[in-house]
Order: sequence, then structure tokens, then C-alpha cells
Amino acid sequence: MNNTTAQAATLRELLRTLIRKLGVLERSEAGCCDMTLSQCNALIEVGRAGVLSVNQLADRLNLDKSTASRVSDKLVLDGQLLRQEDPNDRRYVVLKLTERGSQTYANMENRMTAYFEEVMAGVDPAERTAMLRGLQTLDAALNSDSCC
Amino acid sequence: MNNTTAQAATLRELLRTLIRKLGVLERSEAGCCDMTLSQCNALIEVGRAGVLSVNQLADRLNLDKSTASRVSDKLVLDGQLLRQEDPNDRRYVVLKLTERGSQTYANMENRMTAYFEEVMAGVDPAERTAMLRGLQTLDAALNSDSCC
DNA sequence: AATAAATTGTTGCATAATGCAACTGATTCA
DNA sequence: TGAATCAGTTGCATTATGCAACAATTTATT
Repeated sequence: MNNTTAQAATLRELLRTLIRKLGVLERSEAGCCDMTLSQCNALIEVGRAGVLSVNQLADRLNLDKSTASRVSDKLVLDGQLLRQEDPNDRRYVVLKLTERGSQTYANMENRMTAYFEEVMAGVDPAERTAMLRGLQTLDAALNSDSCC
Repeated sequence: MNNTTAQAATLRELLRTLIRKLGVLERSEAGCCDMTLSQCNALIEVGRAGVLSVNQLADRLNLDKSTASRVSDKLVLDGQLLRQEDPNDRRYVVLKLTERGSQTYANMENRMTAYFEEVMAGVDPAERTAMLRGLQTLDAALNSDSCC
């Protein structure tokens, strides 16, 4: 169907520009916290989850476990994360935010919240729900596809 | 307005998962072509533009010009790009796809086209246009914001 | 016409990320 | 009890990245 082809092309183009813009946003955010992007992403995931193992962190970030191990090492060294032994299974490490890490996380959350509220405020109220639903539709479609 | 706050939070979460999924897709695509992600992105931009200068490539990829210079160097070395002197201004380099680069580009385009058609086919036809419009709305909102 | 300023692209340097394979220690399974 | 599996670490090699300084070229100024 010709229509799907054209729509698929439009989708790709929209996603391409979206990725670029969000990439800029992410890097700017990481810069604000004096961290690398990877460290930022790791801190956010631990912040959102409360506690994570190294393997869980790797899964969430789509990284090799060795990479997750190193980035969490760095964050522990910087005082942003705490590494604890799991009392139930000593193979496991439990990663959680330190007090300082919580501050950093809250700072990032606040800035990102403010940013996206601003973005949302720039959208016609009548279109906001439709926009979100569109993203939810895409999310579901990507889930059911075999690549992601 | 409480509504904007909740909607902003939903937007962030949707974008977070979208970035993760598309990141996996990008890396998988780069792997298919036996290239690094950065090289892939550079080739795609040159392919889409026809010709680009190094600075233009840097702008499109949101990279430092030194990085753009190196990644295009690599692609020239691999025979995917051709670097020519600009006859009008010898400061400029003109980057374009070689025959081999055109093949690589076409392969990537075909695979991505097929993938997104599959994604689109998984969306209810009645929702496709709304989904695309939602992404277009977001795109416009991000453009008018000061960060990107 | 000569000089200064700006632009393009390259290179040196330093930092960081990344994945694979191999390894250690711990737990589970047969 | 020994083998298999799991979690996490480490060595290794590769790649990406941006900043600053530089050379060559073009444009602007005097």
C-alpha cells in the first residue's frame, strides 16, 4: 500500500529530527550536572528504580554489564551512588543513590520537568492529549515489532 | 496548571522509552553495515544531502567540526565517501557518496524503510495519521523552545 | 595594495565509552 | 560433591569526542 510507504517515510524523518533534538537536550542536561551522558543516564535509572543491580542497570541502559559496572564504579567514586552487598545473595550488588546523588537526581528532574512543561505549554491545549496518544501509539507499535 | 505537569511527566516518560528503543535500532542498523554508529549517521546525512561540507556535516550531527572531520576521514578511507576540493573556495571540502557508499546507503534505506513500514502496518490505519500529527506537533513544540 | 579578521578544515591532546573474553566468587542443580 | 550457572570485575582493544592551536584560504578593512 502506497500510503504506508509514504507514512513510514514521514515517520522516519520525524524520528530522525526528534533523536537529534533530544540528543542535544540530553547532552546539555549532562553538562549541567558536570557529568558525562552515560553517567547521567545511569544515575537517572537508579533514581527512578530506587535500587538496581549492575545487571539490571545494564539491561535498562542497553549496555554490556562490564560497561554498567564501570559507570556505576565511577558514580560511586564521585559520591553519587552507594554500592551495597545484597544480604540475600552475595553475587549481587545493590546500587542506590547517596544523599548527594539524590540532590543531583532531584536537580535534573526539576530541570527536565520545567523544560517539558514549557514544551507542553507551547502546544495548543486541544492538541496535547492527541500528541501524547500519538506517542503512546508509536510506543506500542515499537514494542510489538521484533527489533526493539 | 496541574494538567500540564502530569502531561509533561507523561511526555518525558514516553520520550525516554522512545530514545532507548531507537537507540537499540540505530546500533543494530550500524552493526548490519559493519560500521560504527557515528559513521552510519555521517553516511546517512551525506546520502540525504547529496553533498556536504565538513562543517555542514558537523552541524547536522551536532558534533564538533574536528569530530566531523575525523569521521569523514574514516569513511573516505573505507571507500564510502569521496572528498573533493571545492573549485570555488579552496577552504571547502565537498563530501559525497562513492558508488560503494551509495550501495551502503541504499541498503540502510531499504532496511529502515521495511522496518518502519512494518511498524506502521502494526498501527491501526485510523490512528496512523493522528500518530504522525502528534509527532509533528511535538517537533514544532521542540523547535520553538529555546533549548533545541 | 597591504594587512587584519574570519572561515574552513586538520591535528595534537586528553578524556571517556564501549563490548568481548576471561576470570573470580557465589549460588544452584544434578 | 562436583558441575553448571549467575553476577560482577578486569584486561584489552577500539572508537568517539571536544578543546585549542594551527595552516591555508577568503573576505573585510584600511
